[in-house]
Amino acid sequence: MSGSELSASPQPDRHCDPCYVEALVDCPGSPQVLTYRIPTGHTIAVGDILTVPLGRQQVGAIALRLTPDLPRDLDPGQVRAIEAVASSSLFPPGYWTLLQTVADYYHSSLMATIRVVLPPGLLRRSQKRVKLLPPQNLGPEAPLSPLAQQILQVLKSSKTGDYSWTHIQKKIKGAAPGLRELQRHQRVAVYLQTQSPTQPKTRRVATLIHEQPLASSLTPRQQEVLQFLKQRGGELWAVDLMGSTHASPGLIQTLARKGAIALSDRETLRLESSLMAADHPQSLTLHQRKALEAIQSVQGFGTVLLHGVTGSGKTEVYLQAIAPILAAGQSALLLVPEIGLTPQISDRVRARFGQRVRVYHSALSEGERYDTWRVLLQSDPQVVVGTRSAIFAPLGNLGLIILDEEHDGGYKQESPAPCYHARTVAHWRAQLANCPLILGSATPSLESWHRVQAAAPWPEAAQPQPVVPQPSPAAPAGSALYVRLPERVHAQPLPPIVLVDMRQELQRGNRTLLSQRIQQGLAKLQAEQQQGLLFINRRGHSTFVSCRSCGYVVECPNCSVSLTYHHTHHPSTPLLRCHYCNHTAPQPPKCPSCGSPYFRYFGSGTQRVMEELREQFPTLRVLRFDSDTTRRKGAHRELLTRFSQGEVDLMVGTQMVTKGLDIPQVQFVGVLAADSLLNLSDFRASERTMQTLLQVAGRTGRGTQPGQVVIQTYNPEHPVLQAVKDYQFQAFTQSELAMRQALQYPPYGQLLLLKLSSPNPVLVEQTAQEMASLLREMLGALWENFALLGPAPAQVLKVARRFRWQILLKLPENLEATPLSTPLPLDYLRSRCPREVRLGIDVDPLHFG
DNA sequence: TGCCTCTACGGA
DNA sequence: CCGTAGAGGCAG
Repeated sequence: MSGSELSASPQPDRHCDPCYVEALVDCPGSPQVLTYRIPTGHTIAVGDILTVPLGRQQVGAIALRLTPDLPRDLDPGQVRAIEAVASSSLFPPGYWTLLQTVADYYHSSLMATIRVVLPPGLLRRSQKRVKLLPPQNLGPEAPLSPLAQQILQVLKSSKTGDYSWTHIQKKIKGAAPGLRELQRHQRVAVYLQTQSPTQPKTRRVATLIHEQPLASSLTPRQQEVLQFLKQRGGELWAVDLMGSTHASPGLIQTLARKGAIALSDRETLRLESSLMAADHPQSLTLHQRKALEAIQSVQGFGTVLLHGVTGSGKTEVYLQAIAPILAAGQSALLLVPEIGLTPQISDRVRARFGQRVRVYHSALSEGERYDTWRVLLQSDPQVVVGTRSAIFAPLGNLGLIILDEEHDGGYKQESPAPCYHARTVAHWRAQLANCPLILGSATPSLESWHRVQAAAPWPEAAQPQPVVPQPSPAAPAGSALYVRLPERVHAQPLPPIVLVDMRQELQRGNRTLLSQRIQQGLAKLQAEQQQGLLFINRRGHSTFVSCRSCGYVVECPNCSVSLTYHHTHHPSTPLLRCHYCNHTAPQPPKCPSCGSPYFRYFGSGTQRVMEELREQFPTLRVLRFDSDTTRRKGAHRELLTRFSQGEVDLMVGTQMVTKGLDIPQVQFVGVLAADSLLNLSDFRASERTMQTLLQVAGRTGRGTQPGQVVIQTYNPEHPVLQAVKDYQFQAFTQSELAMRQALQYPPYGQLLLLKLSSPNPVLVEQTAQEMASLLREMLGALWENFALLGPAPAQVLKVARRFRWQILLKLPENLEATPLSTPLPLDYLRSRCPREVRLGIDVDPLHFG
């Protein structure tokens, strides 16, 4: 299927209205496009979300093409009528081309792509449900089998006596005959429930019509309510009117009946919003001005890599780049890698652009996402701030795309398929919209670095020179520019970085988690009323718990990893938690293997650090900032506000604290274990360590004082740490690129990861071997020097009771973001895959676990 | 994916 | 003989 088949404009009418619709059906089975009859009187447009019958269920579908006649080979008797139109006109023109490109490149189906992109809850399928019937008094009740009684028990346990059939089947194995029996005895009813898709939300409005309706007189109380309505401008939400006047719903109804007011339903939008004090464009530094000029020199599609050190004022450049786009009647997209960063940035964008700013990310509720989606479809210029999924925001008139922190792994979707990278999609989207794409970062990814290097090569053997184009002439379409912001906004120096050798610390007899250097730093914080950050790469308390006498380690029953020790609200009941499947179990009081009550706690996480801090610095006000403490909706914002308002001295956190925090009072940053970043068996470990450490270092020294960074390590000689210490980003990048080139790793070659998983450990391995040999044969004919690595068990073999194997393909050319994707015989491979084995593919994978 | 049908097997 | 479990096929 090609993108052109999905043209968004309806087919030209012949003499009759189209009677049939070809619809993309939401079922993972094979024939995805099926033909349905349109009942007379219904109007359907291409792109509408439909509910259609499939087998004996109702499923979601999308109208692809309207046609007046059936294909020859289809018997009209076979064709069923669509059930309902769930939602219409949800896609801007030209959007399908983008979706098709994503589906093709990531070897995913169009339907899977739509499912990832669309606000959830629109493609509902029907559900088989079982409902308890009231007992009938027709003589003695027939005796029931134990199985049937078991089902009754389950049904009776719910207030409504109503459960989905899948739920019952999960609770009771082999429940089917029991259900049949209950149906025979008329004890239960089985029915199909079509869940209504997400709908616009409406509220009742009361509108004043006649103050003194002629036909009937009003009671004093009724007049009172009418007067209130009049004072408030003659129109109020019915709820508010009742609330303010203490009027009953009946009174309101009477007023409506007498013709004094009209009641109507009006749509309300569930949109996240906040009121911000307006701010104004700041004056730019020389470098910022040059960057802005470079961006504005791009005519049509072109990329700009904005390489600005932390605190160099990239955001201000973004905002000033967006302003003229809005003024020209176009919309802009501003992406950040993590949900935690959206409140900060959206506040700032709102302060500048007011109500034209929309927030879009997956943590919004279904209703909020649905409403935001529909607002974005309107053509007035808007700014969308969001995480990776916002790259699919249905803006019709896009004038600019910005990816902040473009190097960040948060832009890559890990599951479900398609495993897209928002940066890659952004390239296509900018091309289709013919607009500039800005990639901003203090530590650009090697991919983006390489791209601009290839486009504008540096003189050989020279340090890379910033390529700042003159404001005129305009940069040619499709160009890739590199712009640097080498200085912080007020020309503050970057904070000095100190490496602390933890081996020496041990020799000196310091066995705590905190080196002397960090302890001094914290003491100074307290003395001088400043703020600090501590970064540790792991949440929880300890990495694993081991028995002191026999060495037994508590492992997750579902995954092949040890459980992590967590404290709970009740100090007496600590928990063990699996960081892969979230399985939790209480910490056993005695070793399950030898009965010894003594355990040793290895490794350390945020909780453990908190504990040590409480012991060593009892008066220091500390806040934990990790995915455990920020799970609640709005918790991010709340914790950050507390920190920035100075209610807390020190924030202890995971990766989350490394990104985007812009708080001038932060004077101290400590990294507890740099080694946990370095020692990952992944060819990108060095790159990521560099990025993380420079990012976290950049959180300090943003005010008037330079700040201080202390990094603890057992390996201070490591070249990455040495490069970090001296801010040698470019030198590091050049040597890292050379290494990648030698090994044909990205950005020089392309990687594809085939992931197989199954509850059956033998079958996955077998299948993996089979796939590998098939692939060797088939790809050998296509490429001279492709490499097939594996099959190998995944780093963590078992996750959530599934055993995982993988095959890594290394292709010699780098085709990243090239819409012509790798010819992989994926359909064939899938057809050779047993049902029990799941086959997934990750194009341009970032993680290999 | 979910659901229905077919078939092979084991117990009464 | 029946009833059950497991595998395979199919949906307009």
